[in-house]
Amino acid sequence: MHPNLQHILTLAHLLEFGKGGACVEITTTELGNIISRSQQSASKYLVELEKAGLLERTKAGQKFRIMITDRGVDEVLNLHETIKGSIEVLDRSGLQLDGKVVSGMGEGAYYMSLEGYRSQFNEKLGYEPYAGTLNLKLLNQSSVRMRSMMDNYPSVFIRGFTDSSRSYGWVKCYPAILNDGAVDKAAVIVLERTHYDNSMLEVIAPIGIKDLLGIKNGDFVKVFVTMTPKDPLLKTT
Amino acid sequence: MHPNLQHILTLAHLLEFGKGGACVEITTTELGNIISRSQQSASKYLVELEKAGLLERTKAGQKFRIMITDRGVDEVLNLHETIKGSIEVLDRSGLQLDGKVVSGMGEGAYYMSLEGYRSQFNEKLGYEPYAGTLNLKLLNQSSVRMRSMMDNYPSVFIRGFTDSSRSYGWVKCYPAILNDGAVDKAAVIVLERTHYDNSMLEVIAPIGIKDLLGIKNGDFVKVFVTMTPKDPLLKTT
DNA sequence: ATTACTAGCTTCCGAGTAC
DNA sequence: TGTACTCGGAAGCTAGTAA
Repeated sequence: MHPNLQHILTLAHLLEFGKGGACVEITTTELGNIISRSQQSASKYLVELEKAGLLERTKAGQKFRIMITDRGVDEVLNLHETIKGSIEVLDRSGLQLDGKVVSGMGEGAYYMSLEGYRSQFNEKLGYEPYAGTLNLKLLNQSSVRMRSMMDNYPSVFIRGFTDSSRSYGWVKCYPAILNDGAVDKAAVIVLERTHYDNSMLEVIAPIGIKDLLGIKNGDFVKVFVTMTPKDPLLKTT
Repeated sequence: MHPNLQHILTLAHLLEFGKGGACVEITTTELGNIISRSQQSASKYLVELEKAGLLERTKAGQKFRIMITDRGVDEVLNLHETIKGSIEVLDRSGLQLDGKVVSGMGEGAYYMSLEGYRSQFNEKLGYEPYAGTLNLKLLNQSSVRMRSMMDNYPSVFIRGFTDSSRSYGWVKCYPAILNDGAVDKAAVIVLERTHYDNSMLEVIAPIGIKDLLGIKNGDFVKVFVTMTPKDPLLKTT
């Protein structure tokens, strides 16, 4: 009995269901729902996984108490590594996002000019952002996907601060170039307290981007995030 | 025709094979080898994936040129997220490693005492390591797994330096507690230039760990890495 | 050399049902 | 309530082979 992909994915769901604890209590009906199979199939999976030594079961009343073995966890981690490997290849080519210029520069621009942020920008990015951010609406789902992946990328971290009246959240900066280098010292910023969704991008630079590129609302901009998650030097406290 | 897990995994392998580029050139025989199926099955997979809109093919001589669509990449990323979700649950409960004390404290101890490192330890960890590291041999494959996962964890980064005679590599420190808190200010260290394999662990602490715990070679030690990858504050430059 | 169809065997899936 | 067996139909896999 050789476990196949579905078996390993079932194992992964069991791990998740058990919140990583030592053992899981779940009925075959529940499991069937989770993996989108019948109760009967779920039952069969459990029997087969047990035979393969990837989990152990002990009767607990009518139910079973399931313990995933080390080998079981290994199988899940292996599968994860395989898929991760294929995705990291996307990382290495860098994140590229296509967007359309939209208005809405009021808010970001104001925040970026606050002294509590400006000194940190100077120190960590080497420049002060121009008083006005570039707001982009991402154009395709590939870009939105890249945007999501950015969360796991290394960033230049700008701490939040508190003044007499209120507190301000952190800002993560992802150094980037625009339009193949036409602007080479820009950064995508992600605010702790933002109201935008993942299909929007906010970009800063030391100069006025719109003027420099000669663009206006509705024009296309190509953003290329330059830091990759491969460099261990970027992770420190 | 609904693609199943094997289809998505095939897609992942195609991504990897194509090194993330826009298109892949691969024969069905090659693909069959990669996914451990026959040439015929590989061919069928490609036909089905195309029908499902997850890739497109154009004839290039006898071969095909394969382009994975956005939806195709999405499917791979989705699968990745699912599995990631199930193992992040392991993360949240923290990394726990079981090891056995072995000798071999010479090298690490010497390096850790160098001024170029010591000042950074003081600044970033808040203590100077005791002159002697604890070397552990990991006891089970689960621990070795955890050891590998550590690479993706946030760490306290100690820069390398150069003195008159040679240069010294960086050190990554992963704060940890030993034996359920018997030692609560320790750190697993990973050296840029190490000769150990992944089944070994090197631990520092402000005091002599062996004396404090009253342990000797061959005794068991439980290591619990306390930082989790969830905290965005840890990623800065 | 390729891709991909067909035939036949194997495995998977779920309804029914025993316990 | 539970788990898990049988069994018929569906889907998957490969060898042979056409193109």
